[in-house]
Amino acid sequence: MAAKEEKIVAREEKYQQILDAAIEAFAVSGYYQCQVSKIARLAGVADGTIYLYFKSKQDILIKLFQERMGDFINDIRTQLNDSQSTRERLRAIIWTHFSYMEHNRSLAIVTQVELRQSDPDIRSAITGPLKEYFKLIEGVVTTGIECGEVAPLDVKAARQLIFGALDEAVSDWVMARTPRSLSNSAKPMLFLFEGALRLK
Amino acid sequence: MAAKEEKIVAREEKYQQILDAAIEAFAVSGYYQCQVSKIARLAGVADGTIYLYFKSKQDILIKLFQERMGDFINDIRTQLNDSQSTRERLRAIIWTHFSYMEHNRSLAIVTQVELRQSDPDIRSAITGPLKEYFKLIEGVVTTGIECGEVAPLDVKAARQLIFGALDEAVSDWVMARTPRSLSNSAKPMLFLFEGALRLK
Amino acid sequence: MAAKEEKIVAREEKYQQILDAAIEAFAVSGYYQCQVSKIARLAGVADGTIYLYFKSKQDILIKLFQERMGDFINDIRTQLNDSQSTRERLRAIIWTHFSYMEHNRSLAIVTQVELRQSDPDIRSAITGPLKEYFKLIEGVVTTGIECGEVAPLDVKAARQLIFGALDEAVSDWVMARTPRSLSNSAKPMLFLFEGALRLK
Amino acid sequence: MAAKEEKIVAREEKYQQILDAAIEAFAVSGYYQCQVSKIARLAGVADGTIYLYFKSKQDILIKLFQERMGDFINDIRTQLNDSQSTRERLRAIIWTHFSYMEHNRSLAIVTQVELRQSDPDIRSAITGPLKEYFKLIEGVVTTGIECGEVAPLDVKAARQLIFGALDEAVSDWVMARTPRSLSNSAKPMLFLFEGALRLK
DNA sequence: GATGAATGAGCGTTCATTCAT
DNA sequence: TATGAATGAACGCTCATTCAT
Repeated sequence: MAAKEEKIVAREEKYQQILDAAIEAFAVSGYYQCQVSKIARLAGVADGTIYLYFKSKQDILIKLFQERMGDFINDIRTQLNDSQSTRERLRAIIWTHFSYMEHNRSLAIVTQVELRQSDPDIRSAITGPLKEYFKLIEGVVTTGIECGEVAPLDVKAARQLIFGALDEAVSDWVMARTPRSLSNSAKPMLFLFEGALRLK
Repeated sequence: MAAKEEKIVAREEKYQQILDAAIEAFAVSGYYQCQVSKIARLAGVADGTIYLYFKSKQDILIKLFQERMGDFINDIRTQLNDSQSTRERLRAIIWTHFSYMEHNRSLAIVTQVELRQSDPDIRSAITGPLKEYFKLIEGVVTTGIECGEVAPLDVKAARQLIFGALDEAVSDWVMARTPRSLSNSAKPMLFLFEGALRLK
Repeated sequence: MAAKEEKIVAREEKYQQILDAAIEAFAVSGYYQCQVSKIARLAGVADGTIYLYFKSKQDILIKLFQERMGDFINDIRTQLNDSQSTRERLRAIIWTHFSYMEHNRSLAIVTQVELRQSDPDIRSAITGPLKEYFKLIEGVVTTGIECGEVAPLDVKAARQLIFGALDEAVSDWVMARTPRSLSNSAKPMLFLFEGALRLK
Repeated sequence: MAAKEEKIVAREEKYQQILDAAIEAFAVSGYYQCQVSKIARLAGVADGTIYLYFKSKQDILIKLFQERMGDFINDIRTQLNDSQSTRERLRAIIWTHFSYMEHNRSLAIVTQVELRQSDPDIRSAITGPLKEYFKLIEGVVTTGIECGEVAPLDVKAARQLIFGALDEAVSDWVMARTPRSLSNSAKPMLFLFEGALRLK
């Protein structure tokens, strides 16, 4: 029994190991340019081993988004639950978004580059976690309006502004040769958001 | 001489024809999924002909950004020159951005999907026109601060917010199955920008 | 116009060239063991060229049977039309079967080896021409019975006997290291068929 | 000692178990299309276990022919020994051939499909048992001629006719979606053989 | 200049076989 | 002996690019 449990643990470990390797590889070359054999080499396994854990190359990308974006969104959700005011919630979103990406630079790169895939199968797999994030942001704005902390305004536009700004900041940081810390951008970003939402 | 000129015009026409075909093709399948032969078919030329006008498939993508983004930025610049206040300038940016993309949906799709390529050659070619746009936006903010119309704030963050929000709105519109008009988003977006910049 | 016609001729030529190469290659290694690149090498074309003429490796095998078995059956049919008695018809079948296979040894090998494929797609493609051949043989027997030249007997069994015997003779000849002429077997085979059918 | 014997019995049992599984698996998918893991699953053992009993996948096919064709030929031989006349011997061959294949449909399928492999190693392994069967048939014919029961004729051709006809009948039966009983074909086949050999 | 048939490098995936447990 | 996870060679097929016409 203990042995079986160990095996499952070992399996999970190798699964994550391949996923990590895939993130690195995709970050460097992009999804289409990256060969499966490169992921395998990075993960320290044989090419064939990949297919014991994933259905296909595409499946790796999809699982990658589902798992890691899922983690990210859970982080955000946890932080939001601990926040009492709209200002605190905005700060939580900005801060978690930036620090998560900062600590997962390769994932951030993959996110920036592959988030907008034209391939329908990939897109629909990505859409799920992303929409959840959108809902969280829109929830913060809506709640803010209901509490009177936020001026009545177009919630969808506000969400586009918040996510777009954060995403663009990450994009800038990712593309920069010698990136300064992302976290430094948190304060000025919060200042802008407060203004945009007319936060009281 | 007239004959030669005609030839050059004909050449330019076919060049644009291929570029248009490429935009459509890339919009449908994405850069990597789209075969050169598909572009050729759409353009009504033979596969080989493409290579009389472009060095490579990658070159098509690069030229596409340089040419069409160039047009786009010129549009913006023209509109900005006719604007007297920061509010008008913001409105000009929003409106031109949205209406340009709305009238060039396929280009918008390509922009959203392929703008963030990991391939270094492509990236650096894209970066050029994009940076110019960034400078225009930052110029508007800086001027606004100097005139006292805009509160003193982090200009880079403001640019990230403005471009990111516009980009995200276009992204939403592009990905939507049955997109409502982008232009409708202009007003609420302006309202948010005004607040973010504490526009007087 | 003449140029276009030439092109079609050239295309047809290369098509047959690849088919011939495939027959040789399949005969040597068998369908599954034979790589597409081997066919290409034998045909003197690049691997990719194969796919300008055939949908897939499987398509080559299918087309091979349809074309060459089609030729074979047409040969048989022509010979049968020129025959006046059941004895002459039997002789025509035996002689044409043997001489065709003798002159197309590699095709004969492929026929022996791949005729009985388990793959359903391949099987159904093969079944067509083969069933036609069966019908021809059964027609000869039935006509013979109707004319009173052949004793009343189970037509299907007779066809199994005739085709089976011919096929087995070819099989023997194909597998033999130093095969004697197949045609030499024609006369004793005819003698056996005459007895089996109680030919008058 | 008893324990050791039991082990050997157990070993033999598992060996046959794998062989039976291989027959089923090969019959369904054909040799090349069938994965070793499928045989293992059918046999209820692990993939690796197969290699404790067989050198390779090819070895399974070879052993399969040697063992099961050996059984088959022993059956024939026994039946022939109990027969007194050529007619009885022919009947014994037909009946044993048909009933053996009818009771071992999967083996029959494998025989029909894989009997004629182009791979030299496989071929030479198959040739052994097959040649023995050929000799038995030729022995019956030769004896018949010597007894004056059979007309003087080409013994090899007669063997090709007899084996070819039986093989083709089995082939027809095997390929049929809803096969009628093979045994029903025995009588008409005997009638044809009697005529072919001018049996008195 | 224009064509499109031909090229062949490149890659995702499979599966027979091995070997540490 | 038995396992089954891991291996990696092998191969069918694609498609950007070339070049003879």
